[in-house]
Amino acid sequence: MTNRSRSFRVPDKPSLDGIEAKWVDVWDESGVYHFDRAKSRDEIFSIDTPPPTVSGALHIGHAFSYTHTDTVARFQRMRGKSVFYPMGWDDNGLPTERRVQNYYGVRCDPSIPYDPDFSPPAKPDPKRQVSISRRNFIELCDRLTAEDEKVFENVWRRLGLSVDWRYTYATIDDTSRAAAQRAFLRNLARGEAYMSEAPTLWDVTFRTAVAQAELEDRERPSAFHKLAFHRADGGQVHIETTRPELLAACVALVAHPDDERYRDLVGQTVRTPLFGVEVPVKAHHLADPEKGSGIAMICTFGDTTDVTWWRELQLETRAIVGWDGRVVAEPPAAITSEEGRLAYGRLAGATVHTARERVVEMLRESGELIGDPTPITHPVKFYEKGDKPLEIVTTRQWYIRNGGRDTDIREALLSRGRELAWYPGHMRSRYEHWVEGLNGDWLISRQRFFGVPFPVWYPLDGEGNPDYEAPIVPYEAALPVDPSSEAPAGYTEDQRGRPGGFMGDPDIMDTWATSSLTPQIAGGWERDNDLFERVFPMDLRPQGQDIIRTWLFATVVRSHFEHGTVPWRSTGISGWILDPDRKKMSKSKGNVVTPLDLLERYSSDAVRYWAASGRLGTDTALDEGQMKVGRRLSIKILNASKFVLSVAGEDATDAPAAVTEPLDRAMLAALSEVVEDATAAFEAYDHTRALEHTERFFWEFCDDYLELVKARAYDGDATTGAGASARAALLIALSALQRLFAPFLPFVADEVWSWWNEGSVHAASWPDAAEFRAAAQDGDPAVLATTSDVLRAVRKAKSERKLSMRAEVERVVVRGKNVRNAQVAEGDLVAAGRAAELDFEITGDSELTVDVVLPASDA
RNA sequence: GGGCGGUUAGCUCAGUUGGUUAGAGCGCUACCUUGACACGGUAGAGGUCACAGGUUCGAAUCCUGUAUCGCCCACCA
Repeated sequence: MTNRSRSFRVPDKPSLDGIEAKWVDVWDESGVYHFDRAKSRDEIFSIDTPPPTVSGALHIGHAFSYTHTDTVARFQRMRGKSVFYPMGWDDNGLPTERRVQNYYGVRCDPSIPYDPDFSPPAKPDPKRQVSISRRNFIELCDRLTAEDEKVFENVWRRLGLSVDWRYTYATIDDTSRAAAQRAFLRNLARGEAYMSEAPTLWDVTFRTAVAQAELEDRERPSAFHKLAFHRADGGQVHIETTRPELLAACVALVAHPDDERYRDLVGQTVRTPLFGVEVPVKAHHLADPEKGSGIAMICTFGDTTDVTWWRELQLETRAIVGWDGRVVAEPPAAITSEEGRLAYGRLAGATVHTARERVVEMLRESGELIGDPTPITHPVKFYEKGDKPLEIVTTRQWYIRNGGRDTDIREALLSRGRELAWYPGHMRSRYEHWVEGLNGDWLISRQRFFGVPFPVWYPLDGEGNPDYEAPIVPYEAALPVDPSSEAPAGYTEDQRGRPGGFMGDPDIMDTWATSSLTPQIAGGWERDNDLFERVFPMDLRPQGQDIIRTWLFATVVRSHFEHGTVPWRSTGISGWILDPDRKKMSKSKGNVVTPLDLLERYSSDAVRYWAASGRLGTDTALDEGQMKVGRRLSIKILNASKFVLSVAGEDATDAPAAVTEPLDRAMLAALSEVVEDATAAFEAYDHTRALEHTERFFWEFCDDYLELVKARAYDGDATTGAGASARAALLIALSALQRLFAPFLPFVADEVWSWWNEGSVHAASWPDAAEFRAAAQDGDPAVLATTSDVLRAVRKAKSERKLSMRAEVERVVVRGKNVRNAQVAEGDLVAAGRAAELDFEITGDSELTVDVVLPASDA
């Protein structure tokens, strides 16, 4: 209650117009959101901000979840914490590559040399993309993402995020690349990262491997084809398949060991149709007697079950689908017959789709297709960003262990998940189910261009073949490195690709391999260890529920290996934004509303109000009605503040008057309860509850308390007495309310705060319930509640008679038990209700009843 | 097939460990230009808390089952 200026600047007509531009600049200049790194760990609240993908426009969903985090940041700051609230940009990976291709009309061809004078076509032609070198391509990626980041930052500022903009990073910048490479090299040195040649889920459009976490199922039409295999005894055995085009890749048939029908056949061989290849018949428990004919063909590789069978039954490899999704030219060696090789020749070079048609045609001709194919619909695995079904191709890839193959690592990671505090709590089960369901390690290499390269070279032997078993790695001090343009220590660039020389690893890391290190990147790991020790492990990881299996899990994995700890204490999971029809918003449906438009129409605080009314983990509909409510609330705060300051402002001295009146004390007692509740709610990451309770109190404060004390506050003695009590209470409450709203409505809160205080409300201290309890003395909230009830009854009577609220009342009679016992503020009620007379009748009834006698109407 | 979450007024949602007549806002209706606020205010109508059982003096709240919606996972021949 000190340092108040008496020269108030309360505008005549307060307004929200231009409020964002004004305060964004003020905050930027004052540095009110600056992180104070001199503070010790326990005085710091650190946030592992999600770096949004910089591949176009921000989505209203971003505004939603980032607002949640911002309310927490502001609360913690007001509680006295130094808040580490950085911002990152996720700019590597496929979304950026795709955007650059379309935006500039180019495509990357790594075989083309760098052209330092290249400039992109003036008018991009999507059908004729210009081929450019990898380095030129990456330059364009850098250029475009830099522009996008500026746009993003402006929206964030306008939304009022209290980020410290001195702490930003991009997942492709030198710092991030160095961190990603360093972490990888340490994983490699400890045996947590390894290279393996294995069947890999492969996207034929992007021509890259994809990880289990990036898969999704889509329903696709298909058909069962019944094929005749030939038994040694001249008989046939029929199998059903949805992938007849893989017949040439068939390496075995498989039936369940208990299946009587095929028991004799197991251990024998059969010949494939068309190609005449002899394949064994095997037994395996995964073969389902209920499916198809109960016996299946195993191909290398039609689906992940094939991979399991191939591995567990130790079958041959007979791959026919190449990296481009087409049937490879050379037939498998096992196809020896002339007819078989001829049939294969008709498939070589064809897409999977065409190959299927041709195989079916040939099977029809040969009579080995039994009946017509039966159409079905079944789920097929897709890369979540891809358009064609995944194939399984054997390739050499880098992996990081994640418990998918080691039970001890799995247990350790499950235990890390239990160390974390989850908000809401049930989100933990998503983490646990994902970890428990892993069926392989984390594939981190991608055959793409814009990303963090693997910091690894391979020596070439005398014939120019790489020795993958003896990778050459750089010193950490040299990071980041680009092995495709830099030579390893001890070699010169002219030895690249030569026998006895070296080759760089051509791949880049999956984007999650970098973003799984955001706490380390933002926190200055191995770059600014003083900072890192002050912020890590971080307090909060806010994020979406859809990326628990990717971002959250991967971050836990990296932190577990590198630091032996969880990366944060808590994680807050935001829900989806649904459009008003309760469907998930998506760009493809064209129902995305841009945040800027809404910020302009309703004000930033109004949009934040809508966002803050959505709880963590709960899907929330985009509701412009809520934004209207937020706008109305903001305007109400302007006007109520104006009123309080104009009526009570002159009493705002260093020595405020004592609050003596029961009604005033009652209001302050109720306020202390609200403060207590809002504080507890914020501490439990329940920002919605904090807002609801503050808001409810504020409306009652305006509707009832302000009306009741208005007359008393206007009149009364200047420095003592009932009037001074009202004015002191009004100022105390106003100060508290402005601070309670500050995390939610930062613009309007600082606006009204600035009318009568020095400094920003966002640097002010969070209200302390004890302070208000002390001011309230023995105040009983029931006095305010009861008096308000009577006032409401008076209003109701006037409203029913269709009278103005100014209408005079002849007499009000309040009946009930103990009604006189200081439960009703008599004088205030008479003034606010314009009652000539107020009487009490004590009855045995615990229920309160009110009679309002109005003048007889003229009519 | 397994799991997680939801189902409360026309709409969007609260309802804190079970405790009187279930709350708010929007929308709707009526009224009021009252000296903070017409970018207002006051009041009103509107709900068998998805359904069926059960526990209990008492259930929107706890238990069982069903329906339904959303999401996730699964070895999808």
